[in-house]
Amino acid sequence: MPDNIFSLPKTYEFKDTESRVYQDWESRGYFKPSNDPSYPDHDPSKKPYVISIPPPNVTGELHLGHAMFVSMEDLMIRYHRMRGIPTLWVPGSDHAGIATQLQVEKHLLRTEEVTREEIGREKFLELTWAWKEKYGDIITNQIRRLGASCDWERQRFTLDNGLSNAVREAFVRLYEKGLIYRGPRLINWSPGLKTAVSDLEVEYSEEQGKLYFFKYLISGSDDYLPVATTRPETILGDTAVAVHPDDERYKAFIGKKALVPILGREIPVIADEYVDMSFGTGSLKITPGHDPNDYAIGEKHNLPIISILDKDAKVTEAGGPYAGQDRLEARKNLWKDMYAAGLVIKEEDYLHTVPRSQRGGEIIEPMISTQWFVTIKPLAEVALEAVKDGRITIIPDHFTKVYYNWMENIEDWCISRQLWWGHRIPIWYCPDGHMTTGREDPSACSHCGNTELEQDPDVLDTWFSSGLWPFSTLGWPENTPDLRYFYPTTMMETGYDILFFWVARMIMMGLEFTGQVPFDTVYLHGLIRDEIGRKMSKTTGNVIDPLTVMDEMGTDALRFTLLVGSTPGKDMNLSLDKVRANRNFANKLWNAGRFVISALQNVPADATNGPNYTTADAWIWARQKQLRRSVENLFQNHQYGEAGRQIYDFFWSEFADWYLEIAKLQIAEGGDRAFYTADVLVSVLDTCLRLLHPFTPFITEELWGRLKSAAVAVSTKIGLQDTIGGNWPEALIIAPWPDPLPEEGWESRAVRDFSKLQDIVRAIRNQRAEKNVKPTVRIHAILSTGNEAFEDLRKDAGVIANLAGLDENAFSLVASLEEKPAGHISLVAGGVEIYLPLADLTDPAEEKARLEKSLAEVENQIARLENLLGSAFAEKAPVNIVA
RNA sequence: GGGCGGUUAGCUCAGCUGGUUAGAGCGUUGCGUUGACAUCGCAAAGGUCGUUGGUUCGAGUCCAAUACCGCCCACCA
Repeated sequence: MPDNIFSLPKTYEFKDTESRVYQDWESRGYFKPSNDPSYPDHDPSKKPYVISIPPPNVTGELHLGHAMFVSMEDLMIRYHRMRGIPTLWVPGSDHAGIATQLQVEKHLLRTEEVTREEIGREKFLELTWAWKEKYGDIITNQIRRLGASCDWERQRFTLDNGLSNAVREAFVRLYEKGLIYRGPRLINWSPGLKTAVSDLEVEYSEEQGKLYFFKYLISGSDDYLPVATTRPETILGDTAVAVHPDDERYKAFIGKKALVPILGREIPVIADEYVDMSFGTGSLKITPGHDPNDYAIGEKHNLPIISILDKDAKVTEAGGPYAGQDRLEARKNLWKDMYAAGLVIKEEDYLHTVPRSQRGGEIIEPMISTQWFVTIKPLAEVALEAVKDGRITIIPDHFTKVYYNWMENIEDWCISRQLWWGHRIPIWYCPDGHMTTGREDPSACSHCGNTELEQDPDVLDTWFSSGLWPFSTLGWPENTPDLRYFYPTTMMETGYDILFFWVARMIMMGLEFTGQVPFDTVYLHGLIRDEIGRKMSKTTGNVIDPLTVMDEMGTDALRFTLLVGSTPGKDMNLSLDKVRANRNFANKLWNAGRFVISALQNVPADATNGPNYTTADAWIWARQKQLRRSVENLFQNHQYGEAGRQIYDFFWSEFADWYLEIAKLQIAEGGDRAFYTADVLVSVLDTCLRLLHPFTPFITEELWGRLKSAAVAVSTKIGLQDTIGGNWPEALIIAPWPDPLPEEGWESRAVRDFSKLQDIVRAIRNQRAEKNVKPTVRIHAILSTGNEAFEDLRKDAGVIANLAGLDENAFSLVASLEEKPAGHISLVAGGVEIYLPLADLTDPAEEKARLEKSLAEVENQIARLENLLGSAFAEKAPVNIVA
């Protein structure tokens, strides 16, 4: 058969379709905002819907986390676009300091066997930019494949000129305001990466270690304080031993001097309530240089700080004989020497938490280092308020508490990183140690005028620039038309795992620099795990590659799975079975569409008489209306998954399973019946495609285009009911959204009538199956309807007969029956008595059981009704429920 | 230590402001391919909704307690 307008290919070729459809959308400019502020006809009063993409790592490769947020945000964008709202989705990528630098370093080492130190900063940055140019498009092209309808002409990169300018402005403003300071503090040092990292970049893992007990000798006596530690090497940096002031055992030692093992340094025994008398030995060694708690105690007691580890985590000169040894090596050697010196008491197995780098996995070393910090409390207070007073809504709600908790206990943010790839800190030092900053690079020291300036070698934390993302991408600090119109943005959709890293910082920085919240809603999705709930990781080997999934089953199937399988804030386990099921759904869509389109060639272009609808027509129309109301309600509440599920169910188990089957009969009747049936078919299919478009954009666009062509070829009067606006739009992506229609009185009646019909058909099918009547065999039946329902059911007798496999010639429908026909089994369904001539095939015992079961059901129902009448139910329950 | 989430069919999970008989996918059983679809259809089996108590005419849904699993934050040597 030729591939004409009424004949679709048997299978949906998603690969060809996806790239063709995407290119078409993009080239026609559908991704651009409909009310662009740079155009003369711009209407500033139309409120836009704006999302800034969570910028992926520029050298990254697509994983399911990307697939998740792209699907979700694209759904939101497409929905609003179809509602006629000017939408903007700003794409871009992040330079991702550490991640990218590591990747390039690894590459250099592998290919040219050089380190970054060997080639120098300038050359290294040059190579990294080249790397970015080469690989930077990979991720954005992969995001395109997912169907992302973002405005690519507004694509940004955190290191591009505009955004670098924004970073400079932000830094200078904070500095001038006194909210940025530099100083030696105890920070988290990553010896492998050789940079400081923020508190958030440290993860704690519970590990089996040892607790080492040893003697702290008291100077000038034979007494000692027993002390326990998990890290003996830090003994080298001890500057005090602390006991609880009320501890009777050790009171006498307070104020005396203790001797650091091996080194023999004298350090004071101090009293501090921080010490827990009941834990360990009850006395605590204090290493302010390498432990956050000890640092705090050290500050309080004015203790000196000794750094015993350098940037490679090797022991410094302060470690005497152990200088130059690695931290673990020193631990072993020191302990051995202490053992020899008789200072060891014992070792015990001990489960403790070890700080590890989120990136490299190596042990993080707390140490004293001079770094840049943001005084965060003033920013946090404002950001806290914005959520508390409802200017920002977090979905799901329970993350609001998590946000509060973090904001209320926030610590200053270490923003300097000892890396090269990133925004270099805009501070210059003169030989006298003065610091100069500025929006332009200074030529002389602002304090002494010295022109010998040297810029701080460090760069800013990647999240410093991402924190500006919602407004820097729109042109800030310039007051651009985009910034004026699109800012504040509407929706921040991202994973809950970066609530603190990113979302919280955008809120703080947005409020600080623009005086406005950067977005009004935060929607947090969950993480994607494998099908048994494990985190996906390369080492476990359970990673599902979205690209492979798309290749095998299509983008729509993957999107639908991610969107419908997820609930806000909850992790989802992804299994390929689910994707497969949704690929089957796409197939179902295609075939149903194929049927509707091919059916169109057999219908007249117009009706000769006014509208005349069947029970099935009224039913599917009513259900379609109900669906639209429900979907709208769910969308308003951000329950996209449930909305998708309902559309899926409606399409498959109502439209395809029932209406399509009946439509075949109605079209075969020809004439007006065929015309009106086609009208309903096309209208309902059209509605479904529109509702599904945000979920599965490709197949719906493709099918809709074909449906439109076929419908238009037949008649201008088919398929243009209600909202749809009177004529076919140019493309589905910009077609009007099926708005909810007000409920009308006839709807519930139509649904009830049809479900009666379904009950009857199901009951007969059930008996046929039980009695093993071949599907092709048409059987006789008598339906006794009662007077009331008789006329209604008579209209649908043909439908019942066809769907239930009854012989139309030997099938009788009567209002009442004098006596029960012999040799028939009887059923009751949909308020109708049904007699089927299947008694011969019936085992009496089975039949008895069946009847008893149905009797029990009837009794149950009577009991319920009686209960209803007698109880307070009728009095207290609302009328619509009672009815 | 503080906080949060989960516990529903064999498996993986939905179930919104409490409302008739608790759903889906996969799996299982039986039957079935002359034009929408075997990536399918028809029929079916399968659940004391973790446990206990409470509120209510009515609880998977709300409240309290409890058990188990998971996550986040803090980080007592």
